[in-house]
Parts: sequence; structure tokens; C-alpha cells
Amino acid sequence: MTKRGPTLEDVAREAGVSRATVSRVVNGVRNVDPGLQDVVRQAIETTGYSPNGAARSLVTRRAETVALLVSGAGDGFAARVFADPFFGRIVSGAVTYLRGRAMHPVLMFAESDEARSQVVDYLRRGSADGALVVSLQADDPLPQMLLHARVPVVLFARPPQPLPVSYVDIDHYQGGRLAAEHLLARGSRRLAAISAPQDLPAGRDRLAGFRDALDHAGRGPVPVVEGAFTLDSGAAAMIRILEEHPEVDGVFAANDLMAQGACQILREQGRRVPDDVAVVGFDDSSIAVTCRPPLTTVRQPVEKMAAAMAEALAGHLQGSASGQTRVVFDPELVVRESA
Amino acid sequence: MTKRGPTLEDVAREAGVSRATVSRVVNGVRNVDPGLQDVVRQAIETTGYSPNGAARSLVTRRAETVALLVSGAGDGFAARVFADPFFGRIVSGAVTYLRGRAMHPVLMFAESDEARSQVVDYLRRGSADGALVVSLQADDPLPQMLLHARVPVVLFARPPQPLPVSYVDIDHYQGGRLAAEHLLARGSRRLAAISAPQDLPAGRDRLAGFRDALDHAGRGPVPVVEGAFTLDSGAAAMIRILEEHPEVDGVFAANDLMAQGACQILREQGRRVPDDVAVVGFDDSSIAVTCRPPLTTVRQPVEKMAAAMAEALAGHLQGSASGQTRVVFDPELVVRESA
DNA sequence: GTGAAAGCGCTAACAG
DNA sequence: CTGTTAGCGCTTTCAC
Repeated sequence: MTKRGPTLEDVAREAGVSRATVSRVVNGVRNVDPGLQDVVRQAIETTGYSPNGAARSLVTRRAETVALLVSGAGDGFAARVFADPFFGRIVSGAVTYLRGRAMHPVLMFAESDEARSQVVDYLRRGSADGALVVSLQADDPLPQMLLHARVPVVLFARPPQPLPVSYVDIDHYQGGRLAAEHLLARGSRRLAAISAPQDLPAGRDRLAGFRDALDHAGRGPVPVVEGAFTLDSGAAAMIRILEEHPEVDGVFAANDLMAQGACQILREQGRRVPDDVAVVGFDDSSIAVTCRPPLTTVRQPVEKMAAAMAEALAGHLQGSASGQTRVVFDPELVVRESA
Repeated sequence: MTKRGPTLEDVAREAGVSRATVSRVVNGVRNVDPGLQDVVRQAIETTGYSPNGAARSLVTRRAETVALLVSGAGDGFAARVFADPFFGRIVSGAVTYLRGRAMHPVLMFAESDEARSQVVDYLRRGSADGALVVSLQADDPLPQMLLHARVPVVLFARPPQPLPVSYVDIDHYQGGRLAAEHLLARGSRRLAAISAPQDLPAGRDRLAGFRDALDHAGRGPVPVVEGAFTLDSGAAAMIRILEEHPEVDGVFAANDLMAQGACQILREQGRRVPDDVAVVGFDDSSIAVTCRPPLTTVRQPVEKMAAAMAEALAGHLQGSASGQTRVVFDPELVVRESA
């Protein structure tokens, strides 16, 4: 690693100009004679020069990098996170936006106290200019830690506790309503819900919207089993619902992965989807398409949301945005075969 | 962003010592009086000091960061990558190893020419010290670009063209044999294969091992349909196999995702797995467990392989490893229900 | 329009 | 064991 590439100095010598001029050319600052520009560019070419990021960051105080943080807990966290295609969409959306602004996204996992403090450290050191964070736990301390460390941050989803922070979200309540109304409209009468964790605002809102729509239609209270966003938890919830309410003919699962688990159980128990039991999921992740049958689901425009997060962060970084930015998107029902 | 945190200088003043001493304490260099150490640590505490990464990197020429590159092509690449749990395991393994060495993994996608040059740029700038790369395309130019830029790199899997580069892989040929022998041993006689892309060494080797084992057992040539590692391609291949060889009673799919696609088709066409048609997958990803029925599959110790990659890279970085490191693991058959 | 010079915050010899 | 002294490679006033 004693590979010391050429520096500005080398290029300047080669081009017969000063470091300052080379710097201006490299950074596209005008006020440089077009002729000289060519000479410099030529010199850069022949020397194979590439600017040193550390030196640059040291003076500009910018790393041109933003951290994309996924926070949660447990062993094999990265593997579990990737099990839900949801995250691929977030990353995709963020990457797409950032790429155009020449910012580098770096994905990091914060699944333990150690990992969290390493992440905060990374930001405090200035290795990244800000963070986009997706938090999977209600009691996740990461957002607070980041805020406390004065790191510019934008969250995916409104945090469980009120925090002076920017975030991007969808109207989950409305999403729950959409699911209920669709099930009702197609004729399902004995409904049940596999909810998201109720310590998450999204979980509460989706369920509240679902329930309110049902109440509004005079379709009283429904059985609810709480899931954990995983395939297994969806399957387990479905089993319990079938035991306790064998007459069920419509289920709203708070994400697609749980809906898939529910479908598997239904099929195993000989119920046809949607003929015997209709199933509505949430997210419209790739699972919705590959699931058998393909899922009717409430779509979150995740890529757009991620792009909005990146945009908000970029705004904060260049100081054009003050205070908190909060963007709430509308969900949309996507009808496929499961309901 | 005019937030200029406290510097070494500030801490030194607060503690009444020189910058050098504070630096020593921060970096855990001994030769510092224990008493002074406490004073310094106290000063760090009260000032809320955190070292500046750029300044440090500038002199150490190390970013304490390694890039984890996933290279391929196409729209929504990140989303597709995440659709295969395989990557979660790679990330998991690498992260686990790196964490202990206080190195930060940064995940980046290189799915277009633009993205690739940005990635190379990132490395050339010194923002990361080296790269672990997972390449999904036979003609991927990224490894070459990295090598050319003199970036320390370790690949996941042997590259299609011989390259003077370190890599970690498994014995795919042996994996194909394991699959064939298992299918034969359980009594399947009319076999077929859904292969991986044949421009990939892994794809060729898996198929060769499968075929050779069959030949060896006197079970002649088998129909082969090439897939693309995706669920859909597995399903499509299965459909074609059923059309052309309805008598098939055993299938080897070159990864779990394609095996899952095959299982879905088989079920839809009224074939029981494994009773009518046995299916063997490859990878032992989380899909193998969640698939119905759970897949018998050839396991790649992906987490260990990723850790080995990180270890090899770390070796190169500290200069203790010279030339290329090549590690080849043995695959292992995991028997579940599908065969 | 261009160059000279002053750091950015840190580590690493080198003295003492 | 501790302090002094040089830079690391770059951007950025400030003169010219």
C-alpha cells in the first residue's frame, strides 16, 4: 500500500501551471482559459491523476457520501433484511437519486449496540455527510443517537416517539381503509387481520384504518393477530385465525411477506385463495408478484419515497432546507388475484 | 454545516498536554502515563471530541473502509439483487468479519457504466481501501477496471477469464455431482437440469459435475434448460422441461430461486414434489427453508466464504499477503423434503 | 485569468 | 514518557 499516486503538484508541473489552476479545472470552476484547460486535462490524462478524497474532504468538510442505515436487531440481521424485497426498493430509489448528484450511498447495518456506535462514529468522523435511516424497531435508539450527534438525518417513516426530525412516509391509515373497502366490495364478510407490530405507528395506523372502514360499514370488530413482518409470523397468525375463526373469508395482512405466509397456510389447509378466503397484502413488493396467487396489495411508492428522502437530505446538506422536512405519500390499491 | 467540532488541539489545551499525547491516547498507543491518560480521556469527554476521518486518512493513507461491490446490469438492479437471499448471507458474513477489525463495509452497486466508473472513482480517491466484489455477469468489466486501477480486490467466485486476482469459491463441479448422486440414490431415473448461465464458470462446473456423475452411473445425457438464476427463469425452464419430457421425475436446479420456480410450476401442473418429481436446488439460501416443500439443496457456506474474502483482503491491505489468495470451499448436500 | 501562500486536523518521526 | 516539528494533498482567499 505504498502506492502514492500522482498529486495535484505532479499534474501542475506536467502542465506547467500552478496547483490552483489544476484544482480549478478539476472542479470545473470557470475563470480558466480554455486553452490552459486543455493542457491541464492532457496532463491529468498522462499522469493518471485522481484526486485524493481525504485531502479534499479535509478542506471542504464534505465527504460527498451519505449513509443508508438499516437499523434493527438480531443475528443474521443483514440476511433477514434482504429477505424482504422492500429494502431493495428503498436502496434502488435512493441510489437512483444520489447517483445524479455524484453522491455515494453507503449501506450500513446497525443491528447491535456495537454496530450502532460504529455507525454513529462513522458519521461523527465525517466519513459520511448525513444519513437516511430505515428503522425496524419501535424502541430503536439510533435516530436519537444520530440527532444527538448532530448528524443530518432523514427517516423512512414517522418515528414512534415524536422527534424533531425529517421523514418520509405514506398515509398508513388510508392504506388500511383501502384494504377493508376492497375486501368488502368483493363480498368478503367475515374478515380478520394479521397486523403489523402495534408499537410501530405504521402498524397502528394500518389497523386503525382497516377497523374504522369496517365499523363505518357496520361490519363490527374483527379478530386481529399481531405479526412481525416475517413470513413465519404471517403463517403462524393465519393458523391461529383459522383455529379461532374457521369461517373467515377475508384477511388483511400488514405486509406482503405475511400475506404470503398466510396464503401458504390457507393452501395447505385446503382453502382456495381468493375463492374461499381473500387475502390483501401491503407494500406491493416483488413478493406480491411472485406469490401464488399474485397478491392484491396496498402499494407504497417506495422508490419515490426513498428518492424523496435523499432529496430532503440533500436539501439539508446544502443548507437550503431548514427545520424538518416531512413528506407523506398516498397509498394505492393494486388488484391482482388474491382478492 | 458550519459545525466545526472540537479538534485535537482543543482537547490538548483542555488537558494541558500536547496534540501528540492526545493522539496517542486516542489511538491506544502505549507509552503514555496512565495518569495523563485519564486526564486526556476526561478532556475528550468534556469537549465531546471525535477524530476527523479525513485528516486521519490523509496521513495514514487508510480509510478503514472496504467496499462491498455487487456488479451486474439492468434496471432496478438493487431490488433484484435483494430478491435473492444469497446476498444477504454474503453481506452478513463480510460484515461480521470486518466489524471485529473496526473496518467499515460500504455496499455499492455497479449496474451501469456510469455506476461502475463512480465506484472505481470512489476507490481511486482512497475513500475505501479495497473491494470485495460479487459479479453477476460473465462479461463484467468491473474486476478488470479495479485491477487496472490497482485497487486491492477479492472476488466472490473464480472469474470467467483468467485474471491475476484473489478469489474465494466453492467446488461447483463437486456440487453438481452431489445433486446427481442424491437424485439417483433416491430412485429418480428420468432426470433433467435447469442450469445456471453457461458463460459463468460456476454454471458450467455445476452442470458438468451433474452430467459426469450421471454418465458415470450409466444414466446417459439429460435434457438441460438454461436459466438466469431468477424465479421466473426457473419456472419457465420447468414448463419447457415438462412439455418436452413429461416423464421427468427428478430435476436439478442450479440455484434455490429457480428450484422454487420449478416447484411452483410442478404444483400448478398437479405434480407432487418429491413423490412425482424430486427437486434439488443449490445455495441453501433462506428460500430453501421457506419454499414448499422445503428444498433439498447443495449448500454453499456463503457466510464463511464472505468472511474468507474479507480476511484475504485484510491480508492484502496490511501487506502480509502477497500475490493472489485463492480459497475453495467444499459444498455439502442438505437433505430436506423436495428430494 | 493565474499564482502564492495559508491552512484543514491529524499522525509520525525525532528529540529530549 | 512527552513535546516539537513536519508534512499528508487539497481548496481557497488574496494579490497580481
